[in-house]
Amino acid sequence: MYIQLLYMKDITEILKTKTSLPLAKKTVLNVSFASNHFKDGILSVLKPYDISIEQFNVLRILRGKNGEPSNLKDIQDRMISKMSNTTRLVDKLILKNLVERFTCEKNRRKVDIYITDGGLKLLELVDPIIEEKENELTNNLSKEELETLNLLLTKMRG
Amino acid sequence: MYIQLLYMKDITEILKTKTSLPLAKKTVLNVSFASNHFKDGILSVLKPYDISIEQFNVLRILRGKNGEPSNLKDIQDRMISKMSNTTRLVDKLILKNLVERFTCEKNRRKVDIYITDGGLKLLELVDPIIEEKENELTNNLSKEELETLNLLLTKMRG
DNA sequence: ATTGAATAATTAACAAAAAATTAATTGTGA
DNA sequence: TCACAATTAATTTTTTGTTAATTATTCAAT
Repeated sequence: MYIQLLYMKDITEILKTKTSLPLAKKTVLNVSFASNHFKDGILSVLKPYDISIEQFNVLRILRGKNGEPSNLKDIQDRMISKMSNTTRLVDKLILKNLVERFTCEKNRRKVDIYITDGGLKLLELVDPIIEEKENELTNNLSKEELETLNLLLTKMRG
Repeated sequence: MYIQLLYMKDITEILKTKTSLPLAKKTVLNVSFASNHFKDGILSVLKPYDISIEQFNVLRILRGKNGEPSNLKDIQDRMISKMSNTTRLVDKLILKNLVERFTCEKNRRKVDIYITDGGLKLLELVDPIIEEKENELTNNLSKEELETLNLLLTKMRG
């Protein structure tokens, strides 16, 4: 594959390092840099709606259940964040009336968490704007290049 | 380029999503995932030395000045993190006697920050172990694949 | 039934990141 | 040159994230 780089800053220019970096180190830096860039972009979209990335993720997980309740363990399993934090995240979402929480009757250790109509409405509003931003953030690469990038990242984690 | 994927989990498997994701969204997720993975790895190396990734970065930037002082703006410019945080990072490093801080006489809004001998020694100790970990984290890809990955990430940020 | 282990969630204490504020300096026009 | 707005630098405050310890419930074995 041939990748045309017209005039793009190498990571070493951004970091203002004199010497060239080992390939592994360079990769770690480039990946972190890209990840931060993405995060900033997504955050800028969510900001006007007063919702954090993690809160947004919880809402999407709950919507995915189509009316079925979710418990904290469920939510936590498909997030990077920690259990304790998920409790607080849900607390915040309850304050905003985006979700509701009840103790589960079948197993009283658990809690049932539902997304409210307000939560669903917010998602409908934000989803397309997020998608637009994601496209914007990746639009310097062609479809083929993006596919290669995804393959490489997948292979890298082994 | 042909990339051989034997039995690797796609990001959709990890996230347990039923539907396949748009390419842009998938890319954002894969990059974030890789970045977190790297971060965890590096952190595990630094942990025994009671130093955070950001603190480690500040020390390396200061070493790069070869005895010249740095001010917070300098440091912040080549870090991903925010200014406010850099103040506190330096506070922590001062407590550990790894750096020193004085107000700059030329421009009294600024501060001069120096790395101490203790700071330099710590870096010498940790550097090779970090490099080893970086190699380990990327060793599922060949040299050519890593080069392609870096090119794609560079091109992506435009 | 009673105890011990396992599970689910919460709370509290500590660390990091983001936002807002304060303080110092510089540049500009009367 | 003096007043003052704009800019820059740094710090403080607020919010969010992490880790560890705690509470409550269930399950399983004796």
